[in-house]
This record gives sequence, C-alpha cells and structure tokens, in this order.
Amino acid sequence: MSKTKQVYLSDDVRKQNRLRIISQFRLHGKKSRTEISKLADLSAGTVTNVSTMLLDDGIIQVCQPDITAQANNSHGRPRVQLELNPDYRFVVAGSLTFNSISLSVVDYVGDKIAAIQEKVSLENLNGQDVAKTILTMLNSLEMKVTPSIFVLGVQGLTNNNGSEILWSPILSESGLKFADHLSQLSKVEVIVANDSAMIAKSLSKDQEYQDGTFAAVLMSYGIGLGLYIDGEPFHGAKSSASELGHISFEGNDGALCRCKKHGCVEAYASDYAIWRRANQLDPKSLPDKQVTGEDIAKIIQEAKQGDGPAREAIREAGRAMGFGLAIMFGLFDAFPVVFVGRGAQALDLMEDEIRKSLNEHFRFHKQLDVSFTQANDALIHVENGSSIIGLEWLDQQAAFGAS
Amino acid sequence: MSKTKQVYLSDDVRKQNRLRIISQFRLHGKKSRTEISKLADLSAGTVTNVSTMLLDDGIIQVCQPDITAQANNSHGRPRVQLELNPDYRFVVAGSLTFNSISLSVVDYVGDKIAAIQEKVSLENLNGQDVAKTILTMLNSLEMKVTPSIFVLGVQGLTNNNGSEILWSPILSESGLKFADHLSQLSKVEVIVANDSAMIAKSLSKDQEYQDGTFAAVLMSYGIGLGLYIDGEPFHGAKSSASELGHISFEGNDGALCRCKKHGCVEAYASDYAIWRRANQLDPKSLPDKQVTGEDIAKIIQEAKQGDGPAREAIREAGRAMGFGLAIMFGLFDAFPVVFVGRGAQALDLMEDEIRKSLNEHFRFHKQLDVSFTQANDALIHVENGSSIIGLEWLDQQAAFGAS
DNA sequence: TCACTTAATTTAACCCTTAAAAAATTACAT
DNA sequence: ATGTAATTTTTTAAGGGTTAAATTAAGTGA
Repeated sequence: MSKTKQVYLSDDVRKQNRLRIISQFRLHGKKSRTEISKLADLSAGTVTNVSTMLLDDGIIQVCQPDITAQANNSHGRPRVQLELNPDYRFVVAGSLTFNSISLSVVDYVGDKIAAIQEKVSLENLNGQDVAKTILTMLNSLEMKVTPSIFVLGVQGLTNNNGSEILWSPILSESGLKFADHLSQLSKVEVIVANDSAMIAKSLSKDQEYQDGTFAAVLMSYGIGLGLYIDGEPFHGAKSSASELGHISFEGNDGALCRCKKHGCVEAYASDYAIWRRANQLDPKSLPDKQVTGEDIAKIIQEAKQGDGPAREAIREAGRAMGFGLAIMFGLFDAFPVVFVGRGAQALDLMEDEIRKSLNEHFRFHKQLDVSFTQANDALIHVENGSSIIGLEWLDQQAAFGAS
Repeated sequence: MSKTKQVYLSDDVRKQNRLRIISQFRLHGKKSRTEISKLADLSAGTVTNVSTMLLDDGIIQVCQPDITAQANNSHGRPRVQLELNPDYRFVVAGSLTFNSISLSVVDYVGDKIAAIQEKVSLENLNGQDVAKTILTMLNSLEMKVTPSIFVLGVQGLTNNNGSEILWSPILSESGLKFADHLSQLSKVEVIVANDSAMIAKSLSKDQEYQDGTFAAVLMSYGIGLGLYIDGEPFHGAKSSASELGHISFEGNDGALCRCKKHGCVEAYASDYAIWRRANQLDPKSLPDKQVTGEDIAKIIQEAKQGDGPAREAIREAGRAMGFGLAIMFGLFDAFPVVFVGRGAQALDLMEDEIRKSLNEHFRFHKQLDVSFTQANDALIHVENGSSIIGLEWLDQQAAFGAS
C-alpha cells in the first residue's frame, strides 16, 4: 500500500531511535542524556544504550565540561553534555551559477571549515570538464579531510532524487551529466538540487518560517520558486520544478522570454527583463548582456528618483510577479513569500504593484494579506540549503547504515 | 522534526501490523493466512496471532469454504480463507450538489447496502437544516445498522482534516457548518471533502491510474480539480483547494465568472459558460439557468453538425482548459488527466483545442503528449471516493483503536 | 562526614517478531 | 483401510527492543 517499507522489526525500531536521537542533537546542539530523553520521548535507559553506540561509532562525543552548564543546576550528579562529533563526516556544499562555481566544506556539526569560489563560464564545458574543475578547486584547498557527499545547487530542473539535472539554462547539453562524472571521479555520493529549492530549505530553518509553509522566490537570471508546504519541500511529480517564471502573464504579443515564448512572467520580472525595460530596449528581443547586481542597484536608484523607464520597469515586474503569485496561491493556498536575489532588492519599490496585481487576480475577491519579506545573499542560502541536505543524508547514513 | 509520531514502542509495531494485515484484506478480498503472510511480508506466526485477534474483534471472519479454492491445491491441509466482516462497521457516503442530496450506506467490505437520493435546494438552508435533512433521509431507509462515520463530498473548499467547509458555491453562509451539527445530532464522526478530490480518490483505485500521478478535472457547475501526486492526494497548505477554474485565462475584459472577476478559465469552460456562449448570450453577464446534462448534450449535438455558436463555445472551453492545464503542469509537471462531469462529454470535440492551447502555453516549447481520458458518472465517483475515505478511517480505528 | 539531590546505568519484566518444530488436515498410493 | 507425503496453521523458543524501577555515580551543602 505505502511505498516506504514499514517498521516492524525490532532492528528497525533501534534504527529509528538512532535517527531520533541524532536529530535532537542536530536540532539543539549540546544536550545531556537526560535532556535528550525528554526531547526524544524515549526512556533514559534507551538513551544510554543508543548514545553508547553513537559514541563508539564516533557520531557523537562528550563535550568539555562547560562552566555555565555546571553552575546551572547545583545539586545532584552533573549532566554530561554530548554533541555531534564535528569530524565524523564532511559535506561539500556548492552552488553553480552561470559564471561561477562556489564550494564550501562543512563539518558534521554544520560549520564551514573551508571555501573557495572561482569565476567559471559553465555554458561551454561538458560534464567531464565541470567535474574536473570542481575537484581541482577542492584539491587546491589542500584539506586533510575527505568529504562523504557533494550537494550542488544549480539553476534548472533536477529530478526528485537529486541524481541528475534534466534541464538547465546555465549548462550545455553535455554538461548536464556532470554529477555522474563527479561521483565516478570522486567515488562519493553526489546530489544535484534546484537552487531555489535550496534557498527554501535554508530559509525553512529560520525562526521566521517555522510554521513550515512559505515560498522562496528567486529573482535573478530567471524566476526560481522553492516551496515549503506543511514543513515539507514541495516538488513536482517527476522533477524539482515549479515554474512560476513561465506562467503566461501577457498574451502571445507580450515581451520575449528566454524560453522563446512571449508574455511569461519571467519576461517582465527577471533581471534581464527589468534591465531591458529600464533601458528602453525592444521587449521583443533578448539582451546579450549578463545583468549584474550593480546594474539592478543602479536601476533602483533611478527609480527612486521618480517616474521614468526605470520606475516603470520595476512596476511592470511587480505586476507580473503579483499575477504569478495569484495563480500559484490559487493552486496551493496563500502563504508568506520571501524574495531573494538581485531583483529582490527592489521589493519595497515593487510591493504595492505586487499586492495590487495579486488581489486583482486572486480568486474570490478575498483580500489577501500575506507577508512579503526579503532575504539577502541568495548564494549563501543556496550553499546553506545544500549543506543541510548533505547533513540530513549523513544523519540517515549514521542512523541506518551502521550495525 | 517530523510531525507524525514515530513508531518506537513495540506496542505500536503490533498496531502497525494490524493495519498492514487489514489493508491486505481490503486490497485483495478473501485471503488465507498463508497468502497474507506473503503479501504483508510477515511471518506465519505473526499472521496467526494477529488474525486471531482480528477474528475476536469481529473485524475479519472465516469464509464459507469455497469450491474453487478447494479444488485449487490438492495436497496438504487446505487453506482457510478469511475476509473482512461486512457487518463490522458501516459508512454513510454521500454527495451534496446544488439541487440534491445523495446518500449511500456502505458496509465494511465496501458493498453498498442502501441508498437514497432527494432533490433539495441547499442554498437556502442553514447548517442545522442540512444536518436534519440528511438524518431524516437516513431514517427513512429504516435500516437496522448504525453508521460509524459520515463522509460527504461537496463542491467548495474544505479544510485538510475534513472537519469543515470553508467556502462553497452551493451552501449559504450559515449552511457551511452543517458538519458540526450533523456530528452533534448523530454522535458520529463526520468528514466533509471536496467533490473533485473524492473523484480523484475513486479513480486512484482504478487499474488505469495505478502509477499514482494524475489529475481529475470536474467540468460542471464550475471547474473542480483533484490531484494525485505520487500516489498521494495533493492538497493546499490549509485547504483542499486547487483552483484550476479561477486561473486568469483572458484579461480583465474577458467573460464574467461566477467569482465576479473576468476572464477566469471557469468563465469559458464551465457548463454555464459553454451554455452562455452556445446561446450567444452576453459573456459579461451570468445566466440564471441551472445548466443540466441534457443542455450540454444538446450543445454537443449541435456542435457535431458543424461550425456555429455551439461548436465555437466548445472550442473556447478547450482553449481555456488547455491554458489552465499548461499553468498547472508548469507547477506540478505534466501527467494524465481524467475529465469528469457534464462538460467532459464534449472531450472528443474539445481535445484538439486543449492540446493546441496546452502546447502553446507550456514552458520550454517541449511538446507534451499527456493522456486525456473521460470518466462518466461524476456523482458515483464522488460517493465512491467518500466511501473509500470512510473505510480507510474505519481501518485505522480497527487497527489502532482496539486493545 | 553524612544526608540530599540529580544523572546515568543496570536490571527485570514484558511485548513483538521470527525461525523452527509440531500439529492439523487433506490427497494419494498401495 | 492405511500409511506416507504435502501443505497449512499453530505453538514454541530464542532474540532484540523498550520501559519502569532499582541501583550506582557524582556532585552540594550543613
């Protein structure tokens, strides 16, 4: 009936409880056995048994006695704080954009212990080349540690298990398969993931979005969408993709989109679209230029001065975005939206138009009052989300893989 | 971390295995212990123990020896076929439409043992009245059995746990709360569910849709959408609703929709929209008439004769529907679609337009070749889906509720 | 030093599963 | 008719996991 194998062996129970306990350490950091017992709703005895195994396996370690903790509870046998062992395993979390590769090495508690970033133009490289470039970058860090998993955020469609990229605007046809090559060369698990999905994953750990239902909208070279519904990342039936950007906003005589159709939301709200309109270029042709954060910042400056092409470009972007959100909210219900990326810098200038357009197009006339916020550092969020995925994978291995 | 309580008690293991075994009986009907042991991947001993308990609890029963089964395997101790006890519990599955209430009493194996249908105009009744009407109808059947749960399919938005209707086009404001009244009057659990979601649930058991990803599109008094993604019913963050019907197909100067906006998909593809256009009425006003299946059939007849308003009405419906599907597929990936309801009778006349419009508006120019099929008897599917929900609820109770 | 407090470990009891042995029930050959 | 083989179901014994309770460990404070 259900696809996941049911738990019924006592062996499986033990594995579940290992994961349960590891998850508590991941969630709360340093904790004593007693605290874990309460948090995980397991008896003290079980926690003792499992932690002994986890200590033996090197998954957790005993903390150095902490002054503050000791002073806290005066009477009785003092608690022994345990924590995840940072050196247990390592994740390489990365982000591939159209002109750069960025990699971070993250230890088992989630601390970044090394990072490197390089300008690379991906679109002309094949899969083998991309894989080699990544490994060369990693070697140049001269680290003593061996990573156990790569997680790489990329713009484009990925399949649900993270094994391959189905389509990407920043990779050549032959470059799509770099994950295969990378895992062959490195002998290590490789997961590729949609960049917007990684941003959403990263934000999902923020206090602000703890109720677990929100959208991350990435406004840069295209419009990305990462959804969290009820604490779970949403993905399509077969692939990562939820394509907010290619919803048809204007008819076929609208502005030209990268996808070669006309009138998509992206053709109004992406960086190139905003830049195109602000510079009064032909909306029926695609600009050659790679729009940067500075370009957008300049447009925002101009728009703040008063009406003019720059202001109108941002208004138009807001209208398109509001339309896209209205349709999305119709299918998923309404929820908070976090805007990320270059274009998101213009959120305050855009917000009125977005809301107006959203309310105009949302079903049932019901006035919507969803929260819009803005997050900075899209790239950091992509890497952060990737490292979270990697750590989750390691936790699973730690819980189920061992004896 | 996860919201559902994890399994870790040995007690829970037994409950899980009870459900496992009950589910096999539900799925396959009569089965011997040996067969169940293989199907459920549990040892013969466990199956013996659990079945003994289930027999004691009256959840399953021993079948009358079956000739065919006996002749089957000649040697050895003959298998004893077991089956769900039809009289264990009963479900009332129903459907509420704008002008009728239809109820079926279903036994624990899923057989319909009684049914009643009445013309009732719901829109003027309050919650108490609706509840009373339902109970009166049920009483008039003079059955000896007491139902354990009501599951009722209704057009409109329901919340995810089935406890209330948030919005409905067929109920008055005060009528929305009839589920509360019904459960208070009957002292029995009441679940309200979206009609299209019930249709999808019903279809999900069909062989044809066993891979578990498809959409059911209900074309009648409005456009309903029921989604199955990966074998699981999809629902929004807070409510049932996935509103395919209120996606903006034409701009604000498009045809008038029941939701009072202009240009929605529903304003072109619902029964009243098709009828309005076929009769060359003003697209900016709503027709008073309640369109029936016969009305639609007549339009289809006319359309088959050749070009004219009827033919054009159906074309327009197809275009709007294709547009809606394109947007939905962008957010969810593409998958098979089953059309149900009055309007679905016109599927063969509409299909070309749907596909053309779909391919025109779907992202990435990729040519889509999803399957479109048509299912009849929307109402039967609603009731069937509801009874499935009810039986699933009973199975849970049978597995977890008992000692 | 000794009582008191709290944490962690150990123990004993219990539940569940499985594999293997035993019992039950039938077919078939002699 | 009777014994043997075949097959299903039940019973039994072993093993692993959990929990509550008892015990041990390790401090505080008078």
